[in-house]
Amino acid sequence: MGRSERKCTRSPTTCFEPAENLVNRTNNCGPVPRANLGSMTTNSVHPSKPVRVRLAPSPTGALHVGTLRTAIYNWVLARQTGGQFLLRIEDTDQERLVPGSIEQIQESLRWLGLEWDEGPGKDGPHGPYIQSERLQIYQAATKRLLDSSLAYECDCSPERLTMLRERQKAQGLPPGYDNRCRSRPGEELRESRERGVPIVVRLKSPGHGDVTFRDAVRGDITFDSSKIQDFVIMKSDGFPTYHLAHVVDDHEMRITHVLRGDEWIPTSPLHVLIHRALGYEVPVYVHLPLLLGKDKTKLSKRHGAASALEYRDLGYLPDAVFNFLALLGWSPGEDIEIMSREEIVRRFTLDRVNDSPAVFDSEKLEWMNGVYIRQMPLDALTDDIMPWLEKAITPPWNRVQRPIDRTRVRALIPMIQERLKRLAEAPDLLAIFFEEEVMPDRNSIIQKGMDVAATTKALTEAHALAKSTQPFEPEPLEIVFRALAEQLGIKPGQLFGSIRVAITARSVAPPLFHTMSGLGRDRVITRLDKAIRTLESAP
RNA sequence: GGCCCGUUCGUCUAGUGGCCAAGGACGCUGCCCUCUCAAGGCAGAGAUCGCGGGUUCGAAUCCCGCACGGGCUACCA
Repeated sequence: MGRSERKCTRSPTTCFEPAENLVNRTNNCGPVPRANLGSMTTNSVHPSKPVRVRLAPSPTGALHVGTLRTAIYNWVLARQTGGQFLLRIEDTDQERLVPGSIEQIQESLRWLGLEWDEGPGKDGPHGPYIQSERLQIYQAATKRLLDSSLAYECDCSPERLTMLRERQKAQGLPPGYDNRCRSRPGEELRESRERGVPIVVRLKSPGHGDVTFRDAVRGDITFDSSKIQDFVIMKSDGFPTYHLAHVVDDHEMRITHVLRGDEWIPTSPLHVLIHRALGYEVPVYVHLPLLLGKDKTKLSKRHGAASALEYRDLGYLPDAVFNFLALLGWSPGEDIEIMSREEIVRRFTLDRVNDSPAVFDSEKLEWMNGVYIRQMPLDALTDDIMPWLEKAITPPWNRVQRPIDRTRVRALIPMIQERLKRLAEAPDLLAIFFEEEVMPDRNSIIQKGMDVAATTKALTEAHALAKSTQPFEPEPLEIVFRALAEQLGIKPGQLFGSIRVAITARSVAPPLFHTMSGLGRDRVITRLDKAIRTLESAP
């Protein structure tokens, strides 16, 4: 786990390029060890002061569960240290915008209970929090870079760039920009601009030396600057690239810790370069391991549900999803898994964030969701289940009068609570209590070791008892029906099984006598009656 | 191709040089409970700690090499 830097190249000492100050200032070969984690004191990478962290999704569609996990860690860190959690929308790619994304992102976060302290819909001192509304800020930063010759304009066409890359590839060279415009005279660019040729701005890469940055999860990571191209920071449409925009914003918004996915590690040195060029302090990076699907490739729609709201719509509880996601890439270091938000906030440390990718195991999520459902107080569960019933349209729900009788539902829920894994299953589990009529399969009514005659007799007796038993409650019912089984000389299971199928048309249901009282005497009698007639009719 | 990151039961993980012939959880199997299903209890199968070298009295833990997997290599983020 803890690793210090693994690569150290000496920085040349003489160079007068303007970009020189972008190279590591010191001969940065001294490893900075990542936390001495034995005791939680000294070197820990975990922040002790209030952090300012942010979630910076692009409005290109649904909020991915991976992003959701990043959001959780952000939120936890902010809550734990008394800092702030910001939401910032990174919409610098105008072509990929998907209408409604921002609302969906907000809804996802709210569903999980991750309120942001600053962001869209919640103004703060560093707004606006949508990048397309901050264009002047990026343009000003770009101008500063241009004025100090740390960046330059480039009018190379996409066609030329593509050709260049293809040629380099064909020659087995690493693809990259050839710095053609780095030293072009200003007049040429002016001329291009007048002709309406699209112009971008590129940052000058130092071209030599190392760039090192600190990652809270992996220790120091060093890159060889000579591999870094003069990359684009301002696009020809006047929008900044992600690289420029997020660096400027993170600085303007006083971000202390940048939590993001693993896939950003290779471009991190670019970000460090921009920080240096602009004279900003570099934040602490926290690169989180990827979330994978069952096939061990990056989790995506292909793997089934991948967006936050889909999990809500599948009937998962926010607390369970929060708990589950928090554990994907982090562990408290003890053998405990079920933890409240408060407990996670209390125990979370960056030191214990994993560095290897995790497979999203939906079976375990399902189990955990069941644990949370079982822990819920009756009224809270009822509140959560009611909307699912109200919106259910499959039979029998399409015929049940609205609003649905909450008192009745509340009385039935104890019967399904420990059988429920997801809220979405509630309508199906409760359906037997709302069906006006059931159509039990003739053969299913007849239990193992029984025949038509014996079953008919048993149900006829049961029918009589159902009429007479007072009160129609689980305990008295159980007493008389057990006695009936004995009197009939059959096993309780045989009797109960027949009755179960007769009154529910299912072989699986909550305990029989609870089911019966939940159904009510009238319905039980009617259904028993119908089952007997079914048995008597020709096979 | 180049650069980067990773590698402990099927999966999530514990492990920070001796307490590890590797612990917990999900899943799986069996048993118990039991009117079915769940829930619960108990038991079990399941990891030569990716491979090979080294350091050390001692390595899952430290070092080196390799293999494999993934990511990046855009005027996308």
